[in-house]
Amino acid sequence: MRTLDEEKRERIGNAAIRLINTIGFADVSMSKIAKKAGVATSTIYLYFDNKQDMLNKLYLMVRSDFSYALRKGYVSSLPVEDSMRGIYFRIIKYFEENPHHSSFMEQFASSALIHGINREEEAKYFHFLVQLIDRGIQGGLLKNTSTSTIGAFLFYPIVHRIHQHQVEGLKMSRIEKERIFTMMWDAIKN
Amino acid sequence: MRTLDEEKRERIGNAAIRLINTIGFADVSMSKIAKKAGVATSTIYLYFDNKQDMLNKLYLMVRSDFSYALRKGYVSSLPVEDSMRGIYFRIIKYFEENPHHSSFMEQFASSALIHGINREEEAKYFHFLVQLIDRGIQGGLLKNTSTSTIGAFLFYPIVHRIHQHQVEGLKMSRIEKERIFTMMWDAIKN
Amino acid sequence: MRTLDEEKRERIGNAAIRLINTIGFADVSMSKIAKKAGVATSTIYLYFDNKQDMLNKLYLMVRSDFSYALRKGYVSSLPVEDSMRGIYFRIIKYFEENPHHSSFMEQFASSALIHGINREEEAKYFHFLVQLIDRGIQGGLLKNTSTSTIGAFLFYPIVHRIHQHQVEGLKMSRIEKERIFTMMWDAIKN
Amino acid sequence: MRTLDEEKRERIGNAAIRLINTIGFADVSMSKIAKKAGVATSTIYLYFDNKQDMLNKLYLMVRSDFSYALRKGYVSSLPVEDSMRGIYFRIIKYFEENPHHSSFMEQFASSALIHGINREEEAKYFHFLVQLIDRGIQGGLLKNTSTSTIGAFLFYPIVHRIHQHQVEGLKMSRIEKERIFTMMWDAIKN
DNA sequence: AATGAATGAGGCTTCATTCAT
DNA sequence: CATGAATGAAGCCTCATTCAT
Repeated sequence: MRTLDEEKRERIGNAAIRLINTIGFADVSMSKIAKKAGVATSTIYLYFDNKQDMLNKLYLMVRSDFSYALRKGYVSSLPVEDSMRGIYFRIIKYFEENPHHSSFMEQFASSALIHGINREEEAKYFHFLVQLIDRGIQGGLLKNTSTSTIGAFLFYPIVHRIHQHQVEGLKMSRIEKERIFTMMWDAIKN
Repeated sequence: MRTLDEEKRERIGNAAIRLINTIGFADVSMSKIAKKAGVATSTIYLYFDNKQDMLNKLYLMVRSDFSYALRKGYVSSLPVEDSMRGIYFRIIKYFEENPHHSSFMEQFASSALIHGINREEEAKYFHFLVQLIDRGIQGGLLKNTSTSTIGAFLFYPIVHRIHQHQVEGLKMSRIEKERIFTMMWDAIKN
Repeated sequence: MRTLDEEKRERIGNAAIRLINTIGFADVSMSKIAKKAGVATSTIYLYFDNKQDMLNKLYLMVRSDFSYALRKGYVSSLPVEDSMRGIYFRIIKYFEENPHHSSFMEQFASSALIHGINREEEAKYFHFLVQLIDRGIQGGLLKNTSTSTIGAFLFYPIVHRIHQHQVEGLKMSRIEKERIFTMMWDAIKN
Repeated sequence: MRTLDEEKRERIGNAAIRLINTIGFADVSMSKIAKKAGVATSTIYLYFDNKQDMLNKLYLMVRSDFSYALRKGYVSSLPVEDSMRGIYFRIIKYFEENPHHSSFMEQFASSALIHGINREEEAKYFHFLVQLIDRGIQGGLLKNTSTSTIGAFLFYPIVHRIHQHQVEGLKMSRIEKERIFTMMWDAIKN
């Protein structure tokens, strides 16, 4: 019973995420999600309180999934640069392997829907990264600026470029990935 | 008869943009826009063909406005670094002065709505920037990578940080702006 | 001035009639009529009180036009059969020359719009025909039944067949016209 | 869950047909139909795809019902005249018992709405009649003309007269029915 | 006389959610 | 647990008509 439950919840969630990326937030309806998930519309309400609740939960699920993927293999004893490098390439890996999730995160984050999302719970997921960056700044390895700013350079340029490639149906070469890492590192290193 | 009123068209457009930023794309309706603009719903249809047409036109308007603001004062004879610096600070200025526009652009770009937007027309707006970056690469001043990648470092980190500040109701200090410029420059310079 | 007026009124009327036949009563709007007639929507209201008034007037206009065409050349001194024959072929001629009018009459008559039409005024148009039929009955030439019944045989079969031909884009042969006249005459003659 | 209710589908259909006869095609709206049927407007969409689909289905339903009523009791071994007589009186019976259906058929057929109706499927309903008429022509009993022409005399005069009576709130006498049958028969017989 | 902008009402349809099975 | 029928609210858009020029 338990298994069946969770499998169905996931099917609904995946249907929702895929639909949002395909036709956009504004055009996604509960009935379309239900049809794509192969369940009755009202069944969704057994797993989620309502539409807003569902979207919020999906977002947090994806965020958690994403942060888990970044943290995987992270060893706090490694040198900062090696750790940053690992995270950087895990970002790429995740976005390449989960294009739907990445696009969903982007749409959700930039939509006005994040209202009501528990931002503190969100922050928790990336706490390990905050600590790593702080260690780098404290050790004089990274420029002395806010964590957020370092994070902005770590994330946004590469994420944007991957997204561009995906939209155009291209794959990013290993060389370009390395080149962007170098640029990012030049930006944040002292 | 009365003549079609450009002031009214603008009022409708502004109402739409503000609403989108306030309540999000998905929840904006023509009637809400009309109410905020102080016109009848049907009046909107005298100025725009339909909702999609309206959003597209608004997006292109804002993009054009934005690119115009960036280009303003740009002199192609100046050294590349000075020009980049000028553009960088005009980005900040624009986003600080037009928070609604910036947020609208972001939401629109990341939503599934860009379908049907003439991407080539869009590219035209930023042609001067592409040329500037190419000049920098050709002259050996900038790293030898794609224009898009350079652009990604020029735009995204700072835009994201400004957005963060705006959401939190803070103003970014001159020092941080300079610091982020340095980081950006470290990233792209050879 | 007078001329210009009437010419425009007719342009509007023709546009309306054609549109109704093309897209049907339910989908005809004042603005579509105006566009087809090449005038402003509000201009229609200078010539007609409102939509209903316009349709009624058009109907009566067409009816009058039709009855005039049937009466044309009618000489009360001629034998009944010759007169009937003349009318029968003028019906055909009119419907062939004015397919839009015929279709409009049919749609209008069978729609619920005839409510409010002055049926007595309508009857007036066809008074000469009533008299002719009565004469035929009185003289023992025609079967002793109601005028309406005689009229029904005179009109409906041939009109329906012409309509069928028009829908299928065909022309009715002289032979078939004669054959149907014979059938009609067999039906009504004593 | 509750199962889709055929009784309700019929209630909606009847409400639509009655309304069309009362206020006309052009003025019938889904909300008026819903109100008359005692359901929510949106409920109609559980039973029909959209308005056009509904009207088409109603038309085909009525046509089928009508043709079934005419065919009922038809025995192909009977003499042609007897069969024609039977059909003629079943036409009258049907139109007297189902005044709404008859008026609906007429309005629908003459409106521009028949677009999209499968005319071949429609023809199928009346195939037995075509065969009967052909038999009469072949046997030399009926005049040698097209089936459509024979059909036009069989249907239109009597249908029109019944309609006239209904509009005026009168009943047609047995004598007049017989008289019109005689006229019809005189028209088509050899 | 003629125009086209403006509008409130209403059109068709879909939505999120609840109900009854 | 799961379903799909049912609904009132709301969506986008068009309409007939009037207003201001």
